[in-house]
Amino acid sequence: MDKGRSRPGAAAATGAVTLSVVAERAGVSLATASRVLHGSGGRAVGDALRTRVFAAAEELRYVSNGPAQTLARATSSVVGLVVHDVADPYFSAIAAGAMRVARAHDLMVMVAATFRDPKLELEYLARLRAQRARAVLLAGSGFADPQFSERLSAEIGVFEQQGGRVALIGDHGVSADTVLPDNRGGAAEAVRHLWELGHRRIGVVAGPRELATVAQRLDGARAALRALGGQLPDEHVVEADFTRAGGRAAGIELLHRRPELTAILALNDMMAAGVLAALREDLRRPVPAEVSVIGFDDLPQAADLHPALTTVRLPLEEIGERAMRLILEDEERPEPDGGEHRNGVQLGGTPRSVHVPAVLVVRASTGAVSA
Amino acid sequence: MDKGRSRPGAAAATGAVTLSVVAERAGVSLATASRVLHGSGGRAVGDALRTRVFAAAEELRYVSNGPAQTLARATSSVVGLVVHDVADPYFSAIAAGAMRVARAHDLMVMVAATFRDPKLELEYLARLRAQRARAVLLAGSGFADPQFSERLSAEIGVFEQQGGRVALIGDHGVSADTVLPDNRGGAAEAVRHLWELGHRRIGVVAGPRELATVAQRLDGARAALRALGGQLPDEHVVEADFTRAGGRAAGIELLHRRPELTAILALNDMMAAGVLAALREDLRRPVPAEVSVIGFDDLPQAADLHPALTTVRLPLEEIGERAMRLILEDEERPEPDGGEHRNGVQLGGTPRSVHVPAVLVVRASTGAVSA
DNA sequence: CTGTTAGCGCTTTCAA
DNA sequence: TTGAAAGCGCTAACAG
Repeated sequence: MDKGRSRPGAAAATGAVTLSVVAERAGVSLATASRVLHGSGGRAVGDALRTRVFAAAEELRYVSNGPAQTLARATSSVVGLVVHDVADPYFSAIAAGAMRVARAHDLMVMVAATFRDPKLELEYLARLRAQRARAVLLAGSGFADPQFSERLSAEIGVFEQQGGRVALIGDHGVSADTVLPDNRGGAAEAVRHLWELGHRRIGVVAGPRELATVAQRLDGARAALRALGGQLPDEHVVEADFTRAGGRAAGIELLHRRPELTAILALNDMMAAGVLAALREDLRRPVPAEVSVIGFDDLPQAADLHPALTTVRLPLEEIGERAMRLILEDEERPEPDGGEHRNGVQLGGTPRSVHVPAVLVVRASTGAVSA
Repeated sequence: MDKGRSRPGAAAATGAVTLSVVAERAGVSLATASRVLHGSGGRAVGDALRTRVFAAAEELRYVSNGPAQTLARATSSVVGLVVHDVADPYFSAIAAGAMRVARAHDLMVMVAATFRDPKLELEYLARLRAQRARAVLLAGSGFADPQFSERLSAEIGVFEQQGGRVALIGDHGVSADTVLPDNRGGAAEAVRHLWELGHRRIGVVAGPRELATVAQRLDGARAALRALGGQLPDEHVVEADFTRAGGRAAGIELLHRRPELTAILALNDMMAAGVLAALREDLRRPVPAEVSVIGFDDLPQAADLHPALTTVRLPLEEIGERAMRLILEDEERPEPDGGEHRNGVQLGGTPRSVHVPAVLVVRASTGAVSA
């Protein structure tokens, strides 16, 4: 147990201030130091020693070695958050909500961006498992690919078996705790709004159909239109990147192909911004006088678009919060009495799902059909 | 060394797949398994064993225990990123750039949001140190508070002493590697642009002056105006939150107080969006016919504002990238021969700084003064 | 209430 | 090449 004779391992003797240095300085045992500094209960340890330990720790600017703690405790204080792209306002809003909750639980957050690459999603999940993240939140939209879903399922399975919790936002085609934004219902509402304004020839500017979010919104729009007695032929749908640029290109193409359309539903606000730009700068068609535009998400900037965007609001920050709470708190979990146990971890409890409604926000980009 | 008899510590016997399980399955020693799976050089270990180890690892879905690895190696594969607010596009753009670089280095990123609370900045820095982050990037603007700077300096000092690298974005009043956006020069350019358009009565909508970014931009504007023969009296400056709402309120107040102003410089695009909203919805003054508005940052949404915002562009993603490269790569470091060493860590090498120019982007929100 | 001690899972000498 | 074994810094029985 003598110091200064280290060989294997790494740093040491270098002056790293470890718990035992603190203990020594305070004249107490390692265990005592550990108890006062990280003692879970707060119980035990007399005042005299406690004070000395705190003092020593303070002087030495001691901070515990997180990895060592994680190793010893077999539980970490970090959670993972996997998104498609942090610079995308949709995800950064979700991230903000999720991080707020993590902060309330005193947890650090590891953020990973997949740039919509399913492979990376799997890879990051594994790395988060390697880091012993206590929980991970998959915020990206799922991919409509059964083979991928299966691998995701497997990866989630081993993560949970290892004691980690997983929550998803949106349908990923796997069974786990999920927060489900009402994509279908929201799109249906958007369509109904247009219909009531007299629009009958409606086009849709969509993102890649592999994204579950896109598929659901498209589905909701189509179903609603049909229920209303209208229809959404395939030529009325143009698919492009789920971005502003994609929206602009798709908007141009759509109106080029079907100039008679009187309204366009963009499947997210970024695309809607692109459609508005196309209408204004490329096509020179007044909105909403000649064509109405409606978006989805209600990003903060939607109200600043010109004209102010009518859209379907999703409470993004709240969605992030709910999802994080799902894995960090157990309030919403049904009684776990029936669940099987294995390795001390409850498995197979019915996955919970939280439904989040979407609400229509009418602004200035939609109007009654004129011609 | 016999298994299945654990007592202290934690998980084990539970079926956790550890390196030694893999080794056993492959019929090799722990050391060998470690070498093939994480061997730095790639050297050593015969083909036969190597293959068996890989196979075993695959079957067992083994992933190494990151914390254990970090503990043993005394170096981690995570970097920290401290921002004010992930939902703020300014920071999410920086974060995107930084994360791209981290990804290229195969590092995970821990993101912390301080919500502009200096205390939290210090706290997170300590926690990142506790997590043994290999480097941390402080992306928040500095605070003009010498006492805080001193504490920050100290915290950064111990972090570096521990072997970590630190980089800052913007002036934090401490000596460390820094990426410096040209706030002063950018603001000066903005003012010159307005001046050339004939504006002489210019107002400024500012964020909190404690933020170094705000102070610098304000400074640059004032200096430029003076150099031009004009001036910026205190009553022409209104301070508010560095947000859209703050901009809206400040815009209203400013024009209420000085209706004769013909141009407003908002110290960031979010505030500019608020000013435009105020002008359009509250004050009903046409832009740029009656008053010109210019922003700062050139967020992606600036072009979609109405009218399209003239602003000063900062290459945010690039800034994030440069900063991360500063701490992850050593390309830009001057020859380190003169630096003092301590604990094997180079200390006191002249901090590097990277200057990033700001460029004026003229769009539709500024015009020649009319009256 | 406090100290001893056996690990947590992995890396890295040192010897073979 | 390969293996044995000594830690890395901390936690948590277990005894006192």
